[in-house]
Amino acid sequence: MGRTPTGETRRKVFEFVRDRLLAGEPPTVREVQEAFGFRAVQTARQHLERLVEDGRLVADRHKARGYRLPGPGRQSRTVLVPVLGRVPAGALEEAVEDPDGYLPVDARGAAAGDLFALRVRGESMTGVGILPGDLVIVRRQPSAGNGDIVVALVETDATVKTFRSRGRRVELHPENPAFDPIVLDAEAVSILGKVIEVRRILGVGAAAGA
Amino acid sequence: MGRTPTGETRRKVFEFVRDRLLAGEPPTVREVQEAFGFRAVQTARQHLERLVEDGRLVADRHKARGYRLPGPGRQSRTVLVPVLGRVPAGALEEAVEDPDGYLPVDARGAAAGDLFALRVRGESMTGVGILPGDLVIVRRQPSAGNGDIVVALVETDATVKTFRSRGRRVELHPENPAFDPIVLDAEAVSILGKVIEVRRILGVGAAAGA
DNA sequence: ATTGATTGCAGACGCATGTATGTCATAATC
DNA sequence: GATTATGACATACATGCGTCTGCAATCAAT
Repeated sequence: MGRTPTGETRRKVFEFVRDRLLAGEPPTVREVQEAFGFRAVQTARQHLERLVEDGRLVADRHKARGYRLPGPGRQSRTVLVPVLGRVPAGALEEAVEDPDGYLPVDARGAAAGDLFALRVRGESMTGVGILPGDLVIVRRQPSAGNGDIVVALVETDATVKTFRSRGRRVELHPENPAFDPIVLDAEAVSILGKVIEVRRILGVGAAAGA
Repeated sequence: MGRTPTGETRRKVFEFVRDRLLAGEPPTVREVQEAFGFRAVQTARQHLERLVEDGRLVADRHKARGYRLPGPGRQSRTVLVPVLGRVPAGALEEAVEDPDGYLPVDARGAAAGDLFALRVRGESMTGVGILPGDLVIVRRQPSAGNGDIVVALVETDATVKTFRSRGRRVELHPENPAFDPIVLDAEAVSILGKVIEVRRILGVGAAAGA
C-alpha cells in the first residue's frame, strides 16, 4: 500500500509502545503490527528498530516483549505501596497484609517492603501543607533526624509530627499553633518511619468530558 | 532434591512475580525458574499455576510473559506522567516530548496522554496546602467547573489557581490573601487542565524524576 | 505399609515471537 | 528523469517460551 507522511507513523508507534510500557504491558512486534494494521510483521519491526537507533527505545535482544524505554537515568523504579487503614499498636506487619489499596510510588532506592502509606487525620500539620485526608508515604526506620516529619506511635495511634531530639527526650511538634508539642522520654516513643512524600487526591467528582 | 516447607516457596514466588509486574517487566516462567534455582521449568510453572488457582495471579494463556496481577479492582492502572519543565505558551505537545522526568500516577480512568505534571512556582496557593516546589498532576481539559483548581495559561506562563466563572468573565483566584485574583474575559483564558493531585517530595535530594 | 497431597525433576512438543532477506511503491532531492 | 531514502509487504527461519506427560522424593494422615 501507499505510505504515510515521513516520520508520522513512527511517532505514533513510539507513543503506542511507550503507553504500553508505562501500563506495564510490553507489546510484541506483532501486537504493534496489528495495532497499526500493518500487513507485515517486518513493517512494525522496522519502526521499532529505527526507534532504537534514535535512542527512543532500547531492545532486549531476542527476548519476548523485549522493548523498553531508555534508562537507567529516567528508569525510576516504581513500586506499589500499601495504604494502611489503621496501625493498631505496633502490628505494622499485619496491617500491611490487608491494605486499603495501593499507591504507585517511585521507590528512589528504598526497598519495596520498607514503604507504606497512611491517611492523615487531624489538622495538626496544616502549617506545612499537610491537610486532613492527605496521604503520607512513609519509609520505615526506627529513628529520625531533627526536623524530619515522622510517623510515630503515641498511645495506640499513629500520628504525623515533626521530630526533634532534645537531650534524652523527644519532642513531637505539630505544625499548627492550635496544638501543643508532645514531649516524651526517648524510649517511650516508637518511630514507625519518616515521611518521604505527601499526596492529595483532588475532586474525582466530575470525571470531565467522556 | 528435597523440598522446602509448605507454602513457603510459593509465597516468595508470588512476591517475585508481583515485584516484576509492578516494575513493568513481566517475567517468563523460565525466569522464575532461574530466579529460584529450580532445575525444571515445570516447578516454576506449578507454583505459578497454583497462584492462579488461588486467585493471587491471573494468566493470559499461551502468551509470552502472560502472568498478571488480578484486577481490575485492586489493579489500579499506573501510568508514568511526564513532568514538564516549562510550558511555553500553548506548546504543550512539544513540552511533553522532553520532560524533566516521570511520575508514577494512578490514572483512574484518564487516558495516559491526557495527564502531565508541573512544578509549582510561587506561594499563591499556600492556603490550600499547595506550596512552592510541589508537583501538581494535571488532567488536560479545555474548561473547568467552579472551585476546580486549574492550570491556566496567563501571558506566557502556566499558573495554578482556583477557577471561578462569573458571567462572561473568568476569575482565577489565588489561595493566599497576599495575592489578588486575576479577572479575564472568558475567551482570553486558556485552561490547560484541572489539577487532580498534589505531591510533595520530602527529604533526600529534592530532585524528583530523572 | 498404604494412601494422598505437595514439591521437585526431566524431557519433549508446538505455537508465539524476534529476526533475516528480498521485493516493490512512493516521496524527496537534484 | 534519475537517484536515493523511506515506508510497506511477503515469506521464511530460529528460538523463546507456555504447556504437556510422566516420574521421584518428602511429609502427613490412616
